[in-house]
Order: sequence, then structure tokens, then C-alpha cells
Amino acid sequence: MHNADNERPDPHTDDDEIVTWWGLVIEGYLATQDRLMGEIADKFGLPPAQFDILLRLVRSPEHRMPMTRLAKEAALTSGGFTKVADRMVAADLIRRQPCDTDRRVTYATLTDHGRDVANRARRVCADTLRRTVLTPLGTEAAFALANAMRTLRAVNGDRPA
Amino acid sequence: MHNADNERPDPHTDDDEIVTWWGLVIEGYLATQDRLMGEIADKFGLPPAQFDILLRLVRSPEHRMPMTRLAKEAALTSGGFTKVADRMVAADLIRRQPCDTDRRVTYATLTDHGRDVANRARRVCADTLRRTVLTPLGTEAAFALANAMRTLRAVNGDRPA
DNA sequence: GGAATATATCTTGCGAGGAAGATGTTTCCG
DNA sequence: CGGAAACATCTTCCTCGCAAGATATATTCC
Repeated sequence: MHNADNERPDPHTDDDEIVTWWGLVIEGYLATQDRLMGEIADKFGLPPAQFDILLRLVRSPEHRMPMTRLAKEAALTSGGFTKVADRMVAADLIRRQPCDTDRRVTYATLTDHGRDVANRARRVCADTLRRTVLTPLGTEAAFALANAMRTLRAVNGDRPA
Repeated sequence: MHNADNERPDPHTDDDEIVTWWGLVIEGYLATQDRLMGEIADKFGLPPAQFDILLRLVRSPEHRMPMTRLAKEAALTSGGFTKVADRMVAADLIRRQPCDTDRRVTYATLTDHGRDVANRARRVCADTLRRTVLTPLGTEAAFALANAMRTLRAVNGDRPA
């Protein structure tokens, strides 16, 4: 029934501990992220990909960005991003704006409605993060969290492009 | 051009900082996880869902578990899990084993080949984690990471099933 | 000017997973 | 015993995103 107490079938038990440890860590953060995105989806009808795009656009000068650059930053392929953009255009969040000086590029530009939704969703997101992450952890642990992340990015290939 | 230096169009700049902070944290861990799963997929042909299932089975008594329980632990719907199981049966990683005492339940049972793949993949996974996460972070930071995760799980709904 | 290369976007087909419903099995209760 | 409710699994249809290829435009070199 219980062969974990006295048996040791293979010498890789440490492996299992490490993999389990990492699994729990990832699971915890993913669960938090899922709840957060679920809230955004419920309240604003924004799937994660669309919310991410809105955040990037509302931070951009003139609230616009070339499609390709946006796709790259959101870690989407151009083909995949086309359909995300289609849905966002249909929802009146962005519009496609041809570039005057380079007719290859199309800007994704935030509509007034899109800017409004982005700001409100960002506010809700920040409030929830404060309540469910920052406050419980405390600033010190939150800082450690970001530091650990920075270490991971530095060790592994941090490809900024 | 640069309206971030001297302008402050809305009073929610702190919101943006928090959301950005969390986005970077999530992105860092997800990138690590993606690389890890990419390695497992490349070397063993195991998609993340299948690898997760294998780990749970290899830890289980008699290397088997009822389908529904497995689906629940892997955060999949029963319908979605059926097809994952189909692929794993086709790859000779698991087989479906009817239960003697309750003819509703079907066990997912690890095949010999499945057990072998699971052990080798787990070893690779643990080695990579040691090299790219545990060693760079140090045991203290790694401990802090797990602690922060535990806090998050405690604050938000920790459903132990 | 005009061909070759690079860039930006869109279209088609595929795999993964979820939701709703169908089927067969067990358990509960009169 | 016999029917109703709960349960486990599977089937069908849907959405989402990626990969590969097609099309159109820009830039560069001759």
C-alpha cells in the first residue's frame, strides 16, 4: 500500500523533490495569474492576449504601434496576431491605421473606447494585485520575487529583441 | 514624442507600475517554464500535459490512477483529458485498465515504456532545474520563492481538492 | 529604370483543450 | 425488487493560436 516509507526503488528521489518543488511554484503563480485574467475576462470581456495588447498600446506614444512590433512583444506570430487584431477591431478597441511614410506598415491604434477599457481594466487589475499579492507578501518578499525573476532572466538567455 | 517625462495624463500611474511589475514576474517564470517544457518536448516528444500526467502516475501507488482523478489533478476537463489519454495510449505510455470492483472507472496505468520515459524525463528536468534555477538562485532565495507561493495559496482559494 | 531581397500582413490547415450532451454503471431509497 | 439520482467516461462541436505559404509593398544594388 505505502511503498514510499521503507522502499527506495531508484536513486532519483531527489529529482522528484526538485521537480515537485518547481511544479508547486509554477502552479501557485499560474493560479494567481489565471484568477486575475478570469476577473478581467468576466468584467471587461477581455481575453488575456487582448488585455496584454491594450496595456502595451496605452503605454505607447500616441497610443499606437506597428502590428509586427506589437505581435513580437506579445509573443505572438504575425499570423496569430492578425486574428487577435480582427477581434479587437470588431470590439471597437483598436483600429487599423495605415502609415503615411511606409506603406508596408499598419498601425494598431487605440480607439477612445479602447483607451477607456484599458484604463479601467488596468485599475481593476492593480487593485486585485495589491489586495491578493502585494499586501499579503509584503514589500520585502515582493522585492525578492522580482529579484529572483531578474536572476532567472540573467542566467537564461534574456533575449530582449 | 515623449509624454512620459513631464506629463501625467491620469492619476493611475501607480496602477501601471504594479501591473507592469507583475507582468515581468509572470513573464520571467513562464519563460523558464517554456524553455523547460521545450527541452522535454524536444528530447522525449512529451507535451507539457503528458509530462505532467507521467509525473503523477510514476508517483502513484502501482503506477495507476482513475481517469477522472487524474484529469482533475491535471486541471483538465474529463472531455479534454480523454484525448490526451488517447495520444498517450497511442504512444504506449499508458494503457486503459478497467477496474474490477467498479465498472464505471477506468484506470490509467503506466506501461513499462511509460515508466522508463517518465524516469528519464524527470531526471533531465531536475538536472536543468538545478542548473538554471536552483544554483543561480541559491537555496535561500529558492526557499523564499516557495514561501511566497505558499502565502499566495493561503490567501487565495487554496482548494486542496 | 528595373530586378532581387527584405519586410508586413493575410489566408489555410492543424493540434490542443473546453462545453454540452449521450451512454452505461452504481448507489440510494421506497 | 425497481426507479431515480449521481457518477465516470466518451463523443461532437467550438474557439484559440501557431506554422507555412501567398500576396503586396519597400529598399537596395546594378
